[in-house]
Amino acid sequence: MQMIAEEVGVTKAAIYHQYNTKDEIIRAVAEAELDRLELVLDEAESEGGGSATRDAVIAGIVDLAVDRRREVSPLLNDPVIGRMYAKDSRLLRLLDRLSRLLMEPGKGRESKLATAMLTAAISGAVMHPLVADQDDRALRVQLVRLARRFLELPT
Amino acid sequence: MQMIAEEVGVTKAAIYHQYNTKDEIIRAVAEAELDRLELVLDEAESEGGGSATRDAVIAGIVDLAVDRRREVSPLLNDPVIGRMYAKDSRLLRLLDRLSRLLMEPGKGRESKLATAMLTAAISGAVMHPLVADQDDRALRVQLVRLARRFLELPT
DNA sequence: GTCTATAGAATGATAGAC
DNA sequence: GTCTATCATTCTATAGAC
Repeated sequence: MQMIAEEVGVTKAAIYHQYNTKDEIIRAVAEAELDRLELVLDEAESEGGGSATRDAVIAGIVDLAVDRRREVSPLLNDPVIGRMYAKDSRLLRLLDRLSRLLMEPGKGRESKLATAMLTAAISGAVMHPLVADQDDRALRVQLVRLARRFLELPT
Repeated sequence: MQMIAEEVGVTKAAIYHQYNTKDEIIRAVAEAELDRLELVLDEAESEGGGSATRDAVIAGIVDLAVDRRREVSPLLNDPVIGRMYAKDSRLLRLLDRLSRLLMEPGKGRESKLATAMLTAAISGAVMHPLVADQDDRALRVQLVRLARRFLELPT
């Protein structure tokens, strides 16, 4: 709370005028990120299905991850947030939708793990020590290429 | 510290008799995990190179991740630990070695990102909400399969 | 809507007895 | 090697003035 207040340039009490608890702030941040993910899925779906939709999903989540390069990992991997959202129905629904847009229909149990691996790969790679020296643009291009390879799509 | 003490079944003061600071404990835990990773790389290298070595690396890091299913993510993604180890020479050396054992020699800049994605994919997938319902054994088998697919290796 | 001041609990860490 | 007791600091959160 102290760090947030200093970042905003006010005191903690001012922050507590806008949000009742610390958890409420965490939730608001997380929901805003889920909004962005939902927007990516919406726009991809409006491509009309097939390979255009899948391409849009891949490009969209790579953009999202690179854009939030410094923030994804804490957000996705913080144990407190993790417990808060482990069974969150909105998150699970979005991930399920993501999985269906990315994967061939029919192979159910394998596609869930593949989606988990791909999203973990993208979100984890962007702030990986091995990649710290690469700029955003190069990272985006390479991530899309390797993501497509993982999904066995033509490049 | 309170949680550690309770887990161990002693008071905080007893813990502070074994370790001087909280950071020292974090380092000890992290180093123990790096020891395990180093052991995997050592054993893989003793396979004599080539595909046997690469197979051993893949199996080894998958085993490690599944075995530490509940702990990997906090360990790899905690911002405090991250800052502590972002430029740690031992970690970077181990990751570099891992990268060389996994990837075809020759394509340098791409192989680093691929290693980053693969390690992130494995460590992130094991505690991904989409995978929470899978047991350790099934998860191991599938992870090895998809990891090999990502590396474009025969199954 | 922001501040000062403060309550009440928890934190990392230490002193000293057994 | 573990305990009780404690210190100084920080934490989340609230009360009340402006």
